[in-house]
Amino acid sequence: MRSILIIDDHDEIRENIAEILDLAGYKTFTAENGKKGVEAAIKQKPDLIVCDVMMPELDGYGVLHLLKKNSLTENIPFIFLTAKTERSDFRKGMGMGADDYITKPFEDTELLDAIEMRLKKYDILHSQYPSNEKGATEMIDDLRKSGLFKMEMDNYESMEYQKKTSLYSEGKRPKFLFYLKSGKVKSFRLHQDGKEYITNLYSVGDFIGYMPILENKSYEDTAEAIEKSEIVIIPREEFTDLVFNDMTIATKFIKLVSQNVKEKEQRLLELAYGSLRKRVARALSDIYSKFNSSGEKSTAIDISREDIAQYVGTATESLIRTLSDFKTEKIIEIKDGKIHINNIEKLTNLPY
Amino acid sequence: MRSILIIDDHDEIRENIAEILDLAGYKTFTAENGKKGVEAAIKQKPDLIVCDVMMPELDGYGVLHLLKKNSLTENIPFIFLTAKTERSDFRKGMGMGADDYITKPFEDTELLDAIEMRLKKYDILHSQYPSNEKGATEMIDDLRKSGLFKMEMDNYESMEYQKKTSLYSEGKRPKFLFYLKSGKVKSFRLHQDGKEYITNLYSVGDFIGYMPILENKSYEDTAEAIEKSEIVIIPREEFTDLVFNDMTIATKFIKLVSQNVKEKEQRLLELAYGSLRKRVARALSDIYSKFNSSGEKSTAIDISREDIAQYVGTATESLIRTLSDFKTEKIIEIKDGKIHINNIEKLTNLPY
DNA sequence: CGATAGCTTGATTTCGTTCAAGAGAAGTGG
DNA sequence: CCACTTCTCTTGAACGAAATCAAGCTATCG
Repeated sequence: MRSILIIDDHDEIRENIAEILDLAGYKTFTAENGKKGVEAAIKQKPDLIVCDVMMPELDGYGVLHLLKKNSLTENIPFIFLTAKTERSDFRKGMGMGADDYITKPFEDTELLDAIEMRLKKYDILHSQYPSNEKGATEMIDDLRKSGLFKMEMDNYESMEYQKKTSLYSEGKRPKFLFYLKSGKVKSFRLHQDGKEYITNLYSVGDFIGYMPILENKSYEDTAEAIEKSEIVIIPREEFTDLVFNDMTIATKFIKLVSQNVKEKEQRLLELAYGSLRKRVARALSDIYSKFNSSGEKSTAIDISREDIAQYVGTATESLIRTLSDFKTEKIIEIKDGKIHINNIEKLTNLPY
Repeated sequence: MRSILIIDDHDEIRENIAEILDLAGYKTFTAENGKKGVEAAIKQKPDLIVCDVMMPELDGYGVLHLLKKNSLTENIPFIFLTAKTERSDFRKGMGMGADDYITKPFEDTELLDAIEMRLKKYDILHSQYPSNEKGATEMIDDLRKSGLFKMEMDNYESMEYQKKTSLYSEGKRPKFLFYLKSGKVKSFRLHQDGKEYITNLYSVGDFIGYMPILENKSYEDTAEAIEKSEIVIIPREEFTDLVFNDMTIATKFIKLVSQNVKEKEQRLLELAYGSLRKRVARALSDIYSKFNSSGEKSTAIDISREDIAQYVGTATESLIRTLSDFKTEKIIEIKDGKIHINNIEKLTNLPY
């Protein structure tokens, strides 16, 4: 059961709101002034706070300010109640991190709708997403399912991409966001002499190509199907409208992209000083976790040696030699050319 | 002279606003309905648009929607005028990308202030910042100077860091944003065997350590002064308050961090397949442009061979050998141990 | 003035690339 | 369906680039 804290100095209004929310199935706490409100928020850690702006002593802004300072309460959705909507008031409140503004007098449904929407959004945005490429994908996916994201996959064209056909290529301007319904896709950068370095691998459920859309720049890499894939094509505006109009989502994206920087820095470190053995080992576990995420029966890695080599950043022959070594060391097995991992721990904790 | 487009169906109000703005020194265009307003916006490309919400036929939302679709007009600051401030109205407007909301009746100064603020912000946020680390820095710096950024350097402690003292280290939680007043700083990641890989170099005027603050994660790298430096320490909240409360700034950061990903991917590509010669050449020009940005007389690169090597991702001896090669090829010169670049083009366009 | 850290060159070794070639596997077309 | 090409995978041998080890040199600092 969700709990809601109501802060208002008018007894009548406070009790009235509490009653409405009780009826709606929420657990309610009340506080009759700002100071007590802050204390209650810290103590009870409610799922949402409704707070009046105009209060003696510590007003609504003060309450919001204090709550945002405290890491325990900074993320609790916060809805302001205000009598007359003065423009500067509301802007101040939103600027300080309030999530919504409700003008008195208000309809019950108006309040309930606002609360429900905020709670829903909070759930989506505060569930932890893993730090890899999947993170963005899962988040967008959740948003989409929730209905907050207007994108409806079914409204868009779904295309079949044959193996080795490209979704987009370097230098082109991004017009679409891609959603991978089935298959596998790689994105890579080209070196002068024609060698490819694979920067990202995508599997079912991944969104592809959101970075250059966010940046509003041309593609600097090329994406290509590595097996027959079904891909949904979404106009870029649908995506940018969402990200650039909602602070919580934008915030989430800042974090996701920052994590991407870290991941790339880590890869740089390993490429600079790590032995080929280690890099191959890491690549195998990376690829494995990317492509066999959910509990699929098969433990096989099903992409070409060349692609693995290009993900590691080495020659195909060198990769194969390392694979042979791993095979004789019983860390992996090869059946029908497909790689099966026997011992993940051994793979990730190679002594040299 | 800045031009402003006023869209309102009430002749009196429209003319009145135009008059005020004319007096304030703006060039004004007017349109008496939404359709004409959109046409005028595309044709005149004003610096800002003031638009009434309630209009027959095409209302304010429609105008905003159309303008956001068009790449010519999508970035023009947009201020809504509205009679009664209905909560849902305003939220809808802000959600669609309006920059401000003004409630009728309003004071002249209120309108003028809002316009001035938006134009100022627009200037800062739409000037192009280079894609490297400097980009973030310059932006924050501009914001700070403008007064939109509350941070005032003078209010904060300024500390002296001796050579080789660290600002922060891996695993710690970020509490501050650092601003480099003088000196040079490097940030690096540690490899198992103790080798360092330098991920970023910072010089005068750079902000350091904003990424983990944005992410709200611990540091995964270590920052250390490479010469005596003066550094201003800014509490993290000052920074997060700014970024997470203003969509335009948040947007800017998404772009900046995305660019960082690209930069790192590029470095990965080179590290994977580029020859040592090329990597050293690029490192030299990178370091040169980072540390000798403004028209300083000296063309010398003044950091240790070891640090350069760690930026390239190679052994110090190997770096030095490559430097010797460049020296005999007359691409660089070495005086008193300091490296001087003779020929930047030759350095960046090495045949092999 | 000695000591220590940073810079440079030489010799040796190691790891990974490249070239070469064969064995399978998988398309392709008559 | 079979002979054909073509692509992928694999192993061998030779080569080469960069790391490592070693040692001398130079500048800097107490």
